[in-house]
Amino acid sequence: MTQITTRFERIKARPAYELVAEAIEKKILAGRLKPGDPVGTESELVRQFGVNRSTVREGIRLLEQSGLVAREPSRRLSVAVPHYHRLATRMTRALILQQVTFRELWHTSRALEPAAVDQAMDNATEEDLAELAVNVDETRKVRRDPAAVAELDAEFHKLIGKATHNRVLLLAKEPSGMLVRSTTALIILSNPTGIPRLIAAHEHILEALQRRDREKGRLWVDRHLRDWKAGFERSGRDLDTPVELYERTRGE
Amino acid sequence: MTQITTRFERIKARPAYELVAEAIEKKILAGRLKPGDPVGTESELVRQFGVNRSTVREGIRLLEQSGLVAREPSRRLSVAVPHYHRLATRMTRALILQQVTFRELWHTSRALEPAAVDQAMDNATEEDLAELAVNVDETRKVRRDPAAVAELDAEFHKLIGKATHNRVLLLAKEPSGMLVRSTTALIILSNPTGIPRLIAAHEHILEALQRRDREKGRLWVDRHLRDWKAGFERSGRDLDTPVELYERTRGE
DNA sequence: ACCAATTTGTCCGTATGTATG
DNA sequence: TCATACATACGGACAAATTGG
Repeated sequence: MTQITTRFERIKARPAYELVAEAIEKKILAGRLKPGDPVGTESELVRQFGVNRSTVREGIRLLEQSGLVAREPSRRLSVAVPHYHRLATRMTRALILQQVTFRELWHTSRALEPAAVDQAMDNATEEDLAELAVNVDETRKVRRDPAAVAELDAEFHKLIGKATHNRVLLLAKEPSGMLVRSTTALIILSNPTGIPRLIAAHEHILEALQRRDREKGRLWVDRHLRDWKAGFERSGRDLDTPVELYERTRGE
Repeated sequence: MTQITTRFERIKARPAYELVAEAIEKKILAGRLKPGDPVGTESELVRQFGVNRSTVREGIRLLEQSGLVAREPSRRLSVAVPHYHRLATRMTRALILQQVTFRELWHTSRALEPAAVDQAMDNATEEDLAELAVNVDETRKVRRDPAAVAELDAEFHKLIGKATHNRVLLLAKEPSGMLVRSTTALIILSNPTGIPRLIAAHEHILEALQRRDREKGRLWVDRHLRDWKAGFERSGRDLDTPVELYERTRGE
């Protein structure tokens, strides 16, 4: 009996709000709506799609989340270029939920960080270097404040990423970067004695970039990463336990 | 006058539907709602948040898109683990919209692919190797069909990623992997003479993995990547033009 | 296999605050 | 300043699907 019914494919009646979202998305990806273009008012979309206002709104929410459309200050809806950070946040959450281990994070950083410094060797502008110099300076100043150091360390690595001027690499690095940030904070807070070595490494990496000294850069990124792993192990954690998310405690 | 008013921070009145989404999201990320758990019915959420059902529904759409919650076959809403592919698709779209260049993609692959093979050296199981062997075999069989080869090449690299058993690396690789797939398809279709070299490289990489021969693996990934770049250049394209999305023509 | 309750998807109308001209 | 347009939010309604007796 059931065998006969299975001769037909399951009919997937998709909700109207999904279809609305998909229709708009396709128009954007096909290039018929470019970043900055207005998507139209809700009432217009209601007329065009022939569905209710609520349905249109639900469809818009789907797109809004992926960053494909965004609200202008005027609240009008326009096509946007999805920003990395938003996407990376989603990915990082996925990784946390999957309970990825420090070991996985370690091996990935081992590939990405040296690659980033290497790319920055070629592409870093004077402005990039200046920003890094400011960051290193700041870090030196707050060296007694572990939380601040952790914060600035994360920024340092983010600036390196920016200095690569490679958007693909930047996006690949971002999710693991957010986990690295969490982990580094935990390491530094549980044992601040590694801070001088961290600062020294940043200094040397910056110097290497300034002199376009590829060898030196590679060497110090290597040391920096090894210190990071050693710090993690010294904090008594196991390499194969899931990485935790260190949330900065802020208001709200 | 305006100076006085600026003594207060801008009050950011966030829409209710965003707050709904955030509240649920936080509960999930805090671990108080685990994957598989029911989120509750819309009416329940209406009662708990004290907002209208439309508002709740809009909030749900936000979460739904990010993959944090999903509808079961019964249409009930439950907590889900965001799947890579979904997220990677979003990211890839972002990269396309940003018009990233082949050069950026190239330098990123240059870091990620060798790292993946290296990790696979340590972590590939017999099953992983068997899957790769099947893939290489298939590729040999369809060597006269460029489109099929491109398809199987993409699968080969995906299998390598799987064999690393490193979820962080896997996620980092995925977005660029999708762009690589597009580009490879274009290269192969415009000039199929490179196919034998591609197959040979796959064979050698597989062999290296089987023998856990790290050196050989590195060597052949290197050659494979260089061939890829050479193929791109030979196709007459410029390294600094934006990567195009090669859409497989399918129904709908 | 049938029925009653629940739930989702969709629609309608309306009120309110805000941005724009 | 005023009027208009728009996004946000609310209340109520109904059909179809699903669940649980």
